[in-house]
Amino acid sequence: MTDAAPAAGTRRAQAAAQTQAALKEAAVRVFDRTGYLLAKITDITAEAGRAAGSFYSHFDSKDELLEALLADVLEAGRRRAALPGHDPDFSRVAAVRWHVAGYWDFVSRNRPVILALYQAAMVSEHFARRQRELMAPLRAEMAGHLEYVTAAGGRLPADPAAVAEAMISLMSGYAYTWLTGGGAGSGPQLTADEAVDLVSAFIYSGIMGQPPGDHESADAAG
Amino acid sequence: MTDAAPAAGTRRAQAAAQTQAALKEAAVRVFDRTGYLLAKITDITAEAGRAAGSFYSHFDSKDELLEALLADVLEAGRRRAALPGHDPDFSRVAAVRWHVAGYWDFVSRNRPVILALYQAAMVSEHFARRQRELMAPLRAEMAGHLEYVTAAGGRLPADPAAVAEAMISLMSGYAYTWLTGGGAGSGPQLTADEAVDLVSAFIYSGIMGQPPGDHESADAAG
DNA sequence: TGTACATCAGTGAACGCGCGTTCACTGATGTAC
DNA sequence: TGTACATCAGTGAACGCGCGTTCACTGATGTAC
Repeated sequence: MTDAAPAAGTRRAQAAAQTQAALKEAAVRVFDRTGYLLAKITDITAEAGRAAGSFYSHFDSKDELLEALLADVLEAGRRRAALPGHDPDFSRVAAVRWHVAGYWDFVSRNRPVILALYQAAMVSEHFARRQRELMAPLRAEMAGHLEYVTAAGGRLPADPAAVAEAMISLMSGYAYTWLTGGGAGSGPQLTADEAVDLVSAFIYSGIMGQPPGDHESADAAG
Repeated sequence: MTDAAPAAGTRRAQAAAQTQAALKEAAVRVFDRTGYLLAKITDITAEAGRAAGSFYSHFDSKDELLEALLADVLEAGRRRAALPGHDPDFSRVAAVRWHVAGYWDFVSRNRPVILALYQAAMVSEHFARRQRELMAPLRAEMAGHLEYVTAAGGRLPADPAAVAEAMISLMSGYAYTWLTGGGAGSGPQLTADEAVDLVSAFIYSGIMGQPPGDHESADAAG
């Protein structure tokens, strides 16, 4: 590579990489504590134990930093998602639950960045788009899996695209409530597993018109 | 009333009230256009056709203004809610739909203030609490109505409080997506009625384990 | 291996922009007599 | 009804705080010979 920068691997380059990593990690901690919108550049540099000016050797702005964190998070997410062949048959609860659990795992694991993105999206059209792009693959995948539902005799409450969007909104909406803990005045905090169960049950019943594990024996109510 | 202010009803008092109303209305328009967090005080006074300093004769801060708008919105909401004796039997789709529709009507009617509150809640613990307080009565009411579900033989996917919170999160999450239009890259925009139908179907199936209008004839899937 | 010079990561004080907030002022409205 | 004074809603220029951003500087690291 004919790189303009000094040969990568030099102590200088190492030091720079280290500082950049320190700034990112500090930012995650500050975002987690203060929220993205209220976080000051100097909060981040202070948390990283660096001088204020140092920030601009690595990022053009707070937004660029968030962009970098997003890239990391997506990269990690892509690596995990590439693992197992999964069950696309949404007429089975387990298949639905697997997808919900995957999403839940992703947002739990990356809580501060996900919440930062929520905040940024409120204020910036760019990040609103980014947020949509983030969910687009999952939405498309789930919309596709809904074919199995109609094939199995289930009746969707609306067309697949709209249902997929509703499913995503449900997950996201509840995930946000769950991630932020709700504070006092909200219901009891569920565990991740319970939350995933609950969301899966809602979604599954919503799309199948059947409660989980009740494929044949249903006709209880009057 | 022994009021310290000049006798209410004087031209002065009228003028002041008029200006205050103009500022509120301008704020709603500005919030709708710019969002709450990015709205500047001078944006609001300019939109209202007043001088910047005028703002502080009526409100201590942007937050106080939002508080006032919230009070108006809640007052109007309370007047509407007081109207009809309603059906609390959540084992009936219509009863669920009635509640969802009421919520949908409320947020549609007060879109700019509701979205402003969403934004403010991201940044201020005070407004986060306010937002929860706003939903608390509905959550409690819905949690109560869930008794009819178990009484009718329906099986809730979790305890009533948790289910009620999930229902609220679902509604709020999807309402937010719907209110903000989603922009390009989201699914087709549904009408309010379609959205209410969709949400009601999800919720109803989720709590009853039965699709709407399918109380007896269910056992389709395999 | 050693010397002289260049480069660059990191520093932190200082700058300056944006915007909330103040305040002396104006003219109209209200009050006292 | 009329006059003199007080009050107050509204004005808009000016102030000042907070914070993002810059930049001259330092000392360590890299390079050339």
